[in-house]
Amino acid sequence: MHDSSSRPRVRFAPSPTGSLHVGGARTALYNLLFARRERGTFLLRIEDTDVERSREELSGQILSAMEWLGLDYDEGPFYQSSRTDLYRSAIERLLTEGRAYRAFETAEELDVERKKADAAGRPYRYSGAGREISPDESDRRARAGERHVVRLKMPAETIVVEDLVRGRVEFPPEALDDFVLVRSDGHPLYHFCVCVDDAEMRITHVLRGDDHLANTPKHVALFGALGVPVPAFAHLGMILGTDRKKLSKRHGAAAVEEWRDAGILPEALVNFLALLGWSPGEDREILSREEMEREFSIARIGASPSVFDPEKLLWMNAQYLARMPAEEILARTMPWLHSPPPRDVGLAAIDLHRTRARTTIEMARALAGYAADPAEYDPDGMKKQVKPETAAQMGKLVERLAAVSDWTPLPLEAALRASAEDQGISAGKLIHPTRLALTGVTVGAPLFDVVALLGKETALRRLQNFLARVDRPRPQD
RNA sequence: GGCCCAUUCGUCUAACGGUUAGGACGCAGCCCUCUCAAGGCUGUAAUACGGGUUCGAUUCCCGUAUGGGCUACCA
Repeated sequence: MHDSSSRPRVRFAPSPTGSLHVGGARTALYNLLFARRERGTFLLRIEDTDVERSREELSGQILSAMEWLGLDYDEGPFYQSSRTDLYRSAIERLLTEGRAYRAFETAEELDVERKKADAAGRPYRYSGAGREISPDESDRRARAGERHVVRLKMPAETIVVEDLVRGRVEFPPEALDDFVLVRSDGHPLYHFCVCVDDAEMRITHVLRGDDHLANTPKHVALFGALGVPVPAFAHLGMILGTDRKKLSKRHGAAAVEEWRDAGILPEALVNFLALLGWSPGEDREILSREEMEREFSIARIGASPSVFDPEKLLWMNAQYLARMPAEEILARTMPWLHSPPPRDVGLAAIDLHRTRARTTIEMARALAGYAADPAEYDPDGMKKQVKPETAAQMGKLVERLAAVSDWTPLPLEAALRASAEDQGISAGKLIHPTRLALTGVTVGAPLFDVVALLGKETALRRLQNFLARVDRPRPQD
């Protein structure tokens, strides 16, 4: 067991095979929260031992996604690809201590064995032939250049994993094989590197996806062979798509970057992910990073998998937009604005639309309406709001508005209502067409706030353009 | 196939032997209202199934079912 007097050391260890999966992001987040809560250390390690699959630029994507989410680490990033000396000396030690052994079967031979076992309907296991080769002969054949892998000598006893989330899990020896540590081309394999690194980095707690639970007895055996303490484990339930299958690209947005590009705020995504498998225990849902760091505990992590619900993420994002300072929202909306409105207009518009936009993209669309006149009018709105008499009624309204000097919501509303009364029509008969004229659509922020914010010149221009468009019936004068 | 894990409203979850099984998203209705939102209120909807243990099981144990993971010279 780990030394309980020292601070915990945890790590996030993604393989750089693409973008950062939301499941990975959640794993990283839980590690980080645990480290902060326990005043420990969080490190990042890139598992790029798979030479065929890993790529430099792919780890860059993970790094930038983590930075965007605010998942900052205390140590790293460490790259396994640059730690090969460590693995080499570890394997030599295991070999000389008799904890591991060389096996000289070819991949093809093993494949035949596996197929035979499959056909006979019995589980495949490595024959263990390599265990019978004497160390002298093994060394001799290796020196002679004979191709071989290195396998771990698994203990012939039940391996117990004490999981902080799942409790005690036992793996009978029949289920465990002498798995390969080093390939015949000399490349160390994943399970081996993980344990060597976790040992060398003095990792005390391993929080990772549930898909690794079945691998854990291998790791426990390896830590034993390495002669180092076994870290504590906490396996997190998978994140699933709405079809209850492991979340993947197939489901739409499975990557952090895709949510960023969809106008989701990192704070909201972090909050949402934190609650996917963990709960503070109260009925609170909107939690700041500080609160999470203060209250996180492994004991409150659930064991079952969870479905990623985009609807709820959107709701949560809206909650953040409703609370965030306008300056902040403006800064985050800017990337989506081709021609932003003046800053003061933008800030005021944000307060008008913050409860009407669920993403920064939607917010950008709203702000764009203040920078450019509507390019078109909603056809359904035209049909519904524009009657034969509308143009004449609107014409009178425009005359009245043109006379308003204090261009603020209250006087504007008074002017419109007075015009409606003069004409003997309901205010709605003017309000709805006016909104359509100013914004192009029939829904949106309270009309008089919009009119005021647009400014007299812009508002009147848009109204005139609209009048020109609705085939104003010629007055008989 | 073998081994392992999981199972509370459609979804995220709370209840760590005793609750009218709570909250949130979604959905529906009402209120507010110039529209749309937001907000408020109300409603909708769950302990997979079968056995035990217990005075009492969502909770503990065993089966079954369903879903998932692992079973590579991938990670």
